[in-house]
Amino acid sequence: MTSELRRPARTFTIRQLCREFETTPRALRFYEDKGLLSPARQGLNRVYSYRDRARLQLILRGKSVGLALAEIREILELYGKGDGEAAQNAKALRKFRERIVALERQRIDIGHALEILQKACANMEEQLARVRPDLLPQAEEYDRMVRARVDGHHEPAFMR
Amino acid sequence: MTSELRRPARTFTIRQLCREFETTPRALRFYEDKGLLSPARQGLNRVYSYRDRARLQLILRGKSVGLALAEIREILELYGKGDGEAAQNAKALRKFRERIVALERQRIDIGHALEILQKACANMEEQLARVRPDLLPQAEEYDRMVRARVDGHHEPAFMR
DNA sequence: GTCTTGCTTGACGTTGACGTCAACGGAATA
DNA sequence: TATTCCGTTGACGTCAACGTCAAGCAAGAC
Repeated sequence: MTSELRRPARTFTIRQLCREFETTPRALRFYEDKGLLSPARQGLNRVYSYRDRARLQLILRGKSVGLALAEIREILELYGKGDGEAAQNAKALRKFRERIVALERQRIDIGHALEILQKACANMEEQLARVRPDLLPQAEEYDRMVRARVDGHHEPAFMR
Repeated sequence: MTSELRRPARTFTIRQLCREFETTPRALRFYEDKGLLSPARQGLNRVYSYRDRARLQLILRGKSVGLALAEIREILELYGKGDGEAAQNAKALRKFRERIVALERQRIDIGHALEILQKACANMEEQLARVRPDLLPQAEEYDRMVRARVDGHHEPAFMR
């Protein structure tokens, strides 16, 4: 009746999934704790189905695009609750659009920060070139040369 | 002997600085706790000088470009410790370059996430257009229409 | 005198996504 | 039989940057 017919009815252990998706048992148990996964059991041991694996994949993809676990759970909860795929997609669509807006804003913020930082770096290099041209090429090495004395003592020049 | 001569020797209360920089007393006390600020006292009350104000400004600007308080403190610690401005600038220069690299990486990640999200949105819209074209224009409103029955029940279509 | 305002300290709470034990069980291997 | 590996369930710890109380002092306004 389902499309599972053609799949081997295999299952996964917790560590198998962890290896496959490069995560940890603790994480999977955490997701379960938070209601994003609910694998079967054999005794105490967790037994993950293809379905669980698919859910995990969605969780990780969601995370990779910045969705919070709670949001992913919201989407997941619609799945298998009788309203089918369309509802899930509609919900996801909203979440995704929100995420897109947030990410674009964030990207703009990063752009601003980069501008500031680059200007500040330019200022500081120029300053350093005037005052201490000797330590300009590898300013990173300055730490090991801190004993060098300096002449004046004014206000700092970075970030103006 | 210093350039302070031409400034009125005014001081600031904690709330004045908070208003000016749109932050909170709790934050300033927190910075002090973490060693980024050390205002004078009149009895118990904190008294901030121009110098403290400048430090605060640097703290906030540092934060705005994504520096952690600990990093800002590292930079600040060089200031007034006998090695003057050059050392501080060199240190800051390193931090800033690190930040630039991190931010650029982050921006690329965001770009990837946006690509994924946009493709997913396109997929879902197409899917929705086929299955439920009625709720396509304002998918955001779908929540209130969940009672609508759906036909089939397949695998989810988003994020492939 | 008391009310308000502003300041203080100290301590615990928050948020998210886990990490890190401790203490145990069952199965396979040497 | 002993070791090792994989698994389990709690429960507490972590990180950052504060927020949110509680409890109290000190000065000025009414």
